[in-house]
Amino acid sequence: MNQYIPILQETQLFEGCGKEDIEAMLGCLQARLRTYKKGSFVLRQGERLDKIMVLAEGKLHIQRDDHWGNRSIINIITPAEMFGEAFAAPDSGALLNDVLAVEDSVVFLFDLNRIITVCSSACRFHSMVVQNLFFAISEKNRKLVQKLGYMSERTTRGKLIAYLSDEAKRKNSSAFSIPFNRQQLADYLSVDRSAMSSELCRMRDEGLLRFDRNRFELL
Amino acid sequence: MNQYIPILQETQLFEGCGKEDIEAMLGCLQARLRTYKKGSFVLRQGERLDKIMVLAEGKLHIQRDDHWGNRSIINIITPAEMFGEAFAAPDSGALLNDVLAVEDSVVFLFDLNRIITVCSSACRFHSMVVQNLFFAISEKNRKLVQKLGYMSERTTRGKLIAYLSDEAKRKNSSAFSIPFNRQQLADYLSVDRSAMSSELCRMRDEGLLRFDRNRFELL
DNA sequence: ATAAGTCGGTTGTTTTTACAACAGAAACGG
DNA sequence: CCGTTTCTGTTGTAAAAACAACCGACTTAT
Repeated sequence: MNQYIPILQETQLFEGCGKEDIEAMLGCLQARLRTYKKGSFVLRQGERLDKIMVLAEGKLHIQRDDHWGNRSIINIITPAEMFGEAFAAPDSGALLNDVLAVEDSVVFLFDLNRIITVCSSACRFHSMVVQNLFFAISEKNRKLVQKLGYMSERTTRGKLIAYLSDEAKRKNSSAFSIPFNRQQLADYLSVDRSAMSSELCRMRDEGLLRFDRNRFELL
Repeated sequence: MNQYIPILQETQLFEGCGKEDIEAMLGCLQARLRTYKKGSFVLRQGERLDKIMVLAEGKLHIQRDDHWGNRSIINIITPAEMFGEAFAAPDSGALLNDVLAVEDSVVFLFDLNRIITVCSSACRFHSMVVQNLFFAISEKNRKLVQKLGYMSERTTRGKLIAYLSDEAKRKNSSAFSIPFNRQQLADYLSVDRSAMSSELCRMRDEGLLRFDRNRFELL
């Protein structure tokens, strides 16, 4: 287990903790390690979960099958990423997606109750882990709310305006760069790239904004 | 402040706590009470926050203005609802939305650090509040992820299939009721009601599903 | 230097959606 | 029971988006 401590140091959950502290906490948090062969399921739709999971090695797909069997990939998990944290709470209900190992993989399991029930002062960093967990899920929450705000606009233009307005607010300037190229932005907003590209140019022609590559200016 | 303890009992944050326990914790959590006149802002876009807020009385609108001044209402807060929790973490950045009191309102403010830094065993229920906070934000997270899953489908049919498939999974049956009427479902999925209605009927005619009012069966 | 690949913009066609307007069925209140 | 309101489905039209295909500018590797 100790061989993966450097990986754990890179996770949000153990941010700010030293190697020795993590090593000490592993026992206190009742960490478990599981290995999965390529092609096997880490979690199945319908299961219940009370663990927070961290990928130590390998690669996972979070994927969903609809009622008629059509599959789509929701997310790709790479080492040091945490998953399952939103479903570990007691009344979370059953999982709605599968988690599949697409490479031979190794996963850490942390018991949620062990984490949020702070133990005696034996491990100094335990309360930091609680905070890290809260911050991580809170950050995820913010990102989800923002994206949902953009996606709930009906038109491509509406989505672009919502997204670009937020970026301008975040950067506190009407001129700013975005971390996406066109295809990535289109994927993020769930629209067609070429349609989005046309819409951007139409907005430019109407004098709403200027842009060059990934640099934008709202007018 | 004590007059609002019954309201706090109804909140997710203090679920499972008795009146006396809440009263005891108010001091330990450094709770503050603020009043806002109708029409005044509780929070402004661009501000930073380190408090978790609970509406004790009145009504709030969470609203956004885009770069060109178009306003839209994101959410309506009613008494006993918590808000701001996702932005209270240290590196959350500035708020992107305004929170406006649309009635004379009273708001509880709880210092986040006071909550997640568990104090001495003086208040027995403090750790329960930490857990409640985690469960609340984790539940919100699940709901957001699910909705985002539906909304990221490009077509109305795709959104319906994603939503209805999840409901069937949750109810563990291909026949189930949904908690929405047509207009509410359309609003939830961010599509036009009549277009959605037509699409549902088309899917029915293709033999994908059956429905009657808010009762559905996937085939 | 050239060939291959990436990126962003453009165009035309087809599909899908929004919108508006209406009609029948069900629910409700007096 | 009747009139009113709410809910749902239907239709036609206009608007918007998806899709596919292509182009030129630029980058990168050999």
